[in-house]
Amino acid sequence: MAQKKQHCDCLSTIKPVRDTLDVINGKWKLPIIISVGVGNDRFTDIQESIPGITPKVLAKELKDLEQHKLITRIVADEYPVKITYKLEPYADTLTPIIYALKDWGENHRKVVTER
Amino acid sequence: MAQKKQHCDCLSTIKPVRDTLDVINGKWKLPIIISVGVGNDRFTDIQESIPGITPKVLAKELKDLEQHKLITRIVADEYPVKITYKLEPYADTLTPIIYALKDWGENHRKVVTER
DNA sequence: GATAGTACTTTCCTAAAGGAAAGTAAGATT
DNA sequence: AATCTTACTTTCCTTTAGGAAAGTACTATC
Repeated sequence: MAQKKQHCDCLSTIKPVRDTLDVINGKWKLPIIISVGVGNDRFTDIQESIPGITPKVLAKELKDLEQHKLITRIVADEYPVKITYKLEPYADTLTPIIYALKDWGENHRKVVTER
Repeated sequence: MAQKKQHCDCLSTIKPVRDTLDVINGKWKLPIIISVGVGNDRFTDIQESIPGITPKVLAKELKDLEQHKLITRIVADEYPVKITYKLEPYADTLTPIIYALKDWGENHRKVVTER
């Protein structure tokens, strides 16, 4: 019988990780969720709280996040019409991810400056 | 005094999160770390363990991960020359992130199929 | 009537990511 | 001598992400 070394299976981890990445992928989605979560609910406030984001990108990402049921766009029927963004409760399930990324980033900065 | 509503500050969270994303961004880096972490140490094994990855992309991502000191490329001075990839101990610090992403992805799959 | 603020959209462009297919260099095997 | 295996590289191409700048529609305020 020919010796045939096989690769180790890791699909049970890779698949769900990829599913998550498909949702929160990119440079801006998590920063937007963080900003809205902390209380920024107006377009301009969100924009100003995230350095470097342009209105075009923000508008596009907000639409993506709406489609994934992570954020709601609320149009208040007042004068003047007021548009606010809120996190869906489902977005709170991202908290462990956000903290894991935050902690790692803080530590990584130390590691890199000491290298 | 004019009423000037200001956006809420969330840079202390956004900045480290972005630092982390700069390192592990993209579709392939975490899957590669997972695969190598589980024992796949040869190029071909890693490639076969990650569905859809092409050799070009794998080669490029492995170089990126080497630069970030997350993976080492080891050339064994044997005949035939054998090249293996190993996780650096530093890559273990990514474990909480990987589990957070895995857990969320598993739950999200349930949520989406029930919707 | 002019200016300012809010929440975007539009246009145009560049860079990076990703993929398909084939090629290659070196040694090993038949 | 021919084929196989390993670890890639090369070429070519498409898609996606991202950014700069200006514009717009509406309302409010001076």
